[in-house]
Amino acid sequence: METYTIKDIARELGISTSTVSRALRGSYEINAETKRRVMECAERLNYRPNPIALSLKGSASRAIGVILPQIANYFFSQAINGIEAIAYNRGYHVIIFQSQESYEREMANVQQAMSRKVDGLLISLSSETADVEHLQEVLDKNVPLVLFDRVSSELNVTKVVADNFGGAFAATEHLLKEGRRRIAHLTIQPWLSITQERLAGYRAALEKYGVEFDENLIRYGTFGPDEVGPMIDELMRLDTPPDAFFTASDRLAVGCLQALGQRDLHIPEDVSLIGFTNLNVAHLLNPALSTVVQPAQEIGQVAAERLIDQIERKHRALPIETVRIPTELIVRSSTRAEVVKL
Amino acid sequence: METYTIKDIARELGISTSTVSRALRGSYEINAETKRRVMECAERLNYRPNPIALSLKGSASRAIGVILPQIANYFFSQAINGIEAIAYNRGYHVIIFQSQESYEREMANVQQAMSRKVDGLLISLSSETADVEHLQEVLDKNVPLVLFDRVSSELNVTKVVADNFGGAFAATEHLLKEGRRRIAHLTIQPWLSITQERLAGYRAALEKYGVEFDENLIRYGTFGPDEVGPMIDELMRLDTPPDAFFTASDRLAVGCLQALGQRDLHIPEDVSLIGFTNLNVAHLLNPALSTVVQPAQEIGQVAAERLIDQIERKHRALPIETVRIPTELIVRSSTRAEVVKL
DNA sequence: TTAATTTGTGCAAACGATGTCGGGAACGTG
DNA sequence: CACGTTCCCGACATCGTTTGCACAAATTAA
Repeated sequence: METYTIKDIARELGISTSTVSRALRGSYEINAETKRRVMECAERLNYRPNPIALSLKGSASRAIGVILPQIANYFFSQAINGIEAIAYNRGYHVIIFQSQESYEREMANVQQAMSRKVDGLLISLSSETADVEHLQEVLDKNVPLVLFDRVSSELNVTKVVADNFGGAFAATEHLLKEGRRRIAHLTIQPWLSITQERLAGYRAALEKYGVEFDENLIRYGTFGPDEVGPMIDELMRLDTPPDAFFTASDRLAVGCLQALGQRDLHIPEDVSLIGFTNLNVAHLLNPALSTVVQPAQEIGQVAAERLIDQIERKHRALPIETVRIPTELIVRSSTRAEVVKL
Repeated sequence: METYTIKDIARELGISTSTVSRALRGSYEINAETKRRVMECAERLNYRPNPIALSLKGSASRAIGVILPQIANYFFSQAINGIEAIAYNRGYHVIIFQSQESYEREMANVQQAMSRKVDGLLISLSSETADVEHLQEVLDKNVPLVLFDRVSSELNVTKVVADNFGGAFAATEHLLKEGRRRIAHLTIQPWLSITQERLAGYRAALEKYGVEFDENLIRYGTFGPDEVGPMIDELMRLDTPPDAFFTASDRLAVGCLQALGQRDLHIPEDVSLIGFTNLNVAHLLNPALSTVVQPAQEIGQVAAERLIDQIERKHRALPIETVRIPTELIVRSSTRAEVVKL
């Protein structure tokens, strides 16, 4: 299976490459018979246009770039799944870049993606990213851009996110209804949009139930495997220690589960635990983990759809909006204290 | 931050593009002073060579293609992590393609990767792939190729795999030592190399302990979420039903855990369960899941290293070999029957 | 002094495709 | 008959870079 070019077809048919090119893309100024012969020949040789040459010419590369912090993360890998499905259906290829939560690498990724002439860019910001000038430059070059999950309010672009506020509100409200009053919130870097939204949902729920907000119960960080335990110890030493934990990521929820177990704190008797994730085995953990489900795949799908819409209807500016995908509260035994056993 | 070309540098310095090109790549036939000026100018303009143009010329694209069945799979996403880390260090970019377990898509992916002029290809076969002619063509075009995890014996290339035989042997031996004699083996498509190797390890262990191999205890398939239950029912209806389950994938192990629970079969009292995976929360499941750990990240790293070695020392043929990464048996409560309680 | 070599540089082709011209043939119109 | 149209199609430049070859100037050898 050799790889043939437009020249081969031209030579075979004794016509010029321009004619072949035009025939292939069905230009009206080519004789129907010639067109037929070119098509037939292309078919026979299994001709495929060279995407590299196309990109060089500056036309569409039919590839979209995806830049995200980490592939090895359930949320992101699911999101990619959604992105890829849509892209494939609409004839695009996906080039994936990992920023590894590094601002430097994110910038390098953007550069790379641009020089590889992607038709559009889908980005979830690294946790180090505070400045978004590198993305503004993308916009200035008129390359469509859609942010998902980790977005920045400084960029006037389409964004696709989970309903972080609603999800956090529901989780907190659920804990409050179960009688918890000292709800610790373990979350990630404070400057990320998702962090702020979730915190806002948490506070709104507290307010609704007349529970005072206590700064001491909020912990930010990139908790490594060995950092969760000490942080819990610290919290439990408070004058009035927490009776529930609401975590903002799957990694954190699992870390808590483990750390609490090691400290002989029983869930949900001693403390409740609820995550914010869509970990696929949450229901099989011990105890089964209550959680707020983020529809990762759907977020990816919607983001990809919006991006491709923008790419294809480039002339007419599409409305810029923030799409908020609903989250769902799933209650399992980690927050279901039958009775307050004292 | 405009994007400058070699022409801009040439114009700026009043020299020809060829000179700039040669100066940039440090050709010996360029005056040192000219070189210096070119370098300085390139630095100042933040010049970056256009990878598209380079690829078109047929020279190195400094990109490697990775084709695998599914990104949203813990094993593969970890492997990508390893691949990306190595590639990044050695100055390569990674373009990821998903075959979605489809032979058609795998072929399309190979085509795409080739036409995007990747410098090398890293592949884990789709479960539908029986014929490997499309990969033979890659080799014929002299593009370096390394297979990992799901490999084919029909291809004479470097392969990187987990020690499937050893892992399966260890898992089976462990169950036998625990007194189990009717060990069901739930596995994936029979024609995959990993399936065969694991089955061989299983059989070898049985043989060592003088336990007869029973075809009825082996089940192959792409078990969807609703298929595991019925299959277990079927097994439990055998004259002598299984007293242990050894599954060949993480998805299967989790499926079993759930299905067994629903059927009120207790683990490990009624039946033992051991997986073959490196699911990161295996120890937090209920019960904690015994498992054979596959070092996914390491497999990815080694595969990427081998590939890049081949790309860079292309002239001298490197030895073709199969690298087998050791697996590790981890015993947890899902196989630890304190006593045979009757 | 003349010829040969070395050194540094530019010209032009090439990679694969597209798009802008412009031209030849066939036809219609005045 | 001369001219304007229309219909098809080919020559050529272009995208950014590399590379073989030519060529001038400077240096060395004879």
